[in-house]
This record gives sequence, C-alpha cells and structure tokens, in this order.
Amino acid sequence: MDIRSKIGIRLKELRNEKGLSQEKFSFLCELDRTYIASIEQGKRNVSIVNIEKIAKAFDMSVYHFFNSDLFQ
Amino acid sequence: MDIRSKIGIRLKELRNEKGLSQEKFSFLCELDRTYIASIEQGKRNVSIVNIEKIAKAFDMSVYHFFNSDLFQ
DNA sequence: TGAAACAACGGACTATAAGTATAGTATCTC
DNA sequence: GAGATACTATACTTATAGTCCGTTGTTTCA
Repeated sequence: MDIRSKIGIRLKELRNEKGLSQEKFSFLCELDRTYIASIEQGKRNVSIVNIEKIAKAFDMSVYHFFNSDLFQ
Repeated sequence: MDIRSKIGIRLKELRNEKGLSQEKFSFLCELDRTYIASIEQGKRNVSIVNIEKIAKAFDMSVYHFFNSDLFQ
C-alpha cells in the first residue's frame, strides 16, 4: 500500500479515537480543514514538519505516530 | 531541536553505520547527491515519500527509521 | 422538515519541497 | 601539483504542498 494511504489511515484512526471532527482537529494542529481531509484520503505527500504538527496535536511523539503495524 | 535536523542526524548516523558515502547512498535511494547532503545538514523539510525511499535504501521500514531516541 | 454537524470535492491561489547544476573547500595519494 | 574522493554552499526551475474560498450529499436530531 502507498505510504500516503497509510498516513491517512493512521491519522483517521487516531482522530476517531479522540472523537474529533476533521475541522476540530485542524484547529488543534493548525492545518487547513480541507488539507486534513485530503491527507486522510491518502492524497497527500505530507512533509515531516506537518507530520510532527499532527503528532503533537495528538500529544504524541513522531516515534509513536509511526509506531503502528502500518509502518512496519 | 528542529525535526529537520533530527532527520539529518538520523540519516547520517545510518549512512555511517553502513560505511557509505553520500554519493553511493544517493544511488541506492535514487535521490540527488546534493539533495542528500542538504537533508543531512537539516536544511530540508523532507516528505514522507522520500523518507520511505531513504528507509528502503537502508533495508528498513519507516517504523524502524523513526525508532530512535531522536524522535521519542 | 429543516437546520446543524460532518465529510468529500473542486477551483484558484501562494508557499515551498523536489530536484538539478555549478562551484568551492578539504584531505589524501601519486 | 594533478587527480580522486568526500562533503558543503548557493542558487535556480518546476512540481506540488498547503491555503482559502465555496458547494454538495448524508446523517442526525429537535
């Protein structure tokens, strides 16, 4: 599977665990609402700075963000 | 420390472990020699697709690439 | 039955990463 | 001192990352 899709699945999974809408989450990580949506759809090649922003919004380290079978 | 620098340190660390020059490594991951150099210097905000290319060149998963105290 | 919340989608735009080229420094060997 | 190897500095083009505006379709619930 494409790494873009894996990132999308992981993001959606974490966001749903927290019970947040895309919009609410976009406020937390200070990224655009539509951008978050397209990441979740596996359409984006996200840069490491934004991955870090996303991880921080989930109160987790970059290591923990990638600590999933998806990235094994 | 900036995440860009952390990526650079991790890359250099892994490359040195393998005893590869920047140029030889750049052949392995099919990225430009000078591009690899600037990543190592923490100047680039690398995207996940290129991080995956780099990890693959080291025969490791993205998970393992980030499995370092640097990203904890 | 409508309005509020949510996600998918699109178009136009700006910012920046990707990728390349060239030159330069430092060290070593012959 | 020429040639080879390893790395750094800078600067540039072009692809695409990322923003901002809006619309549409669905679900849920008062």
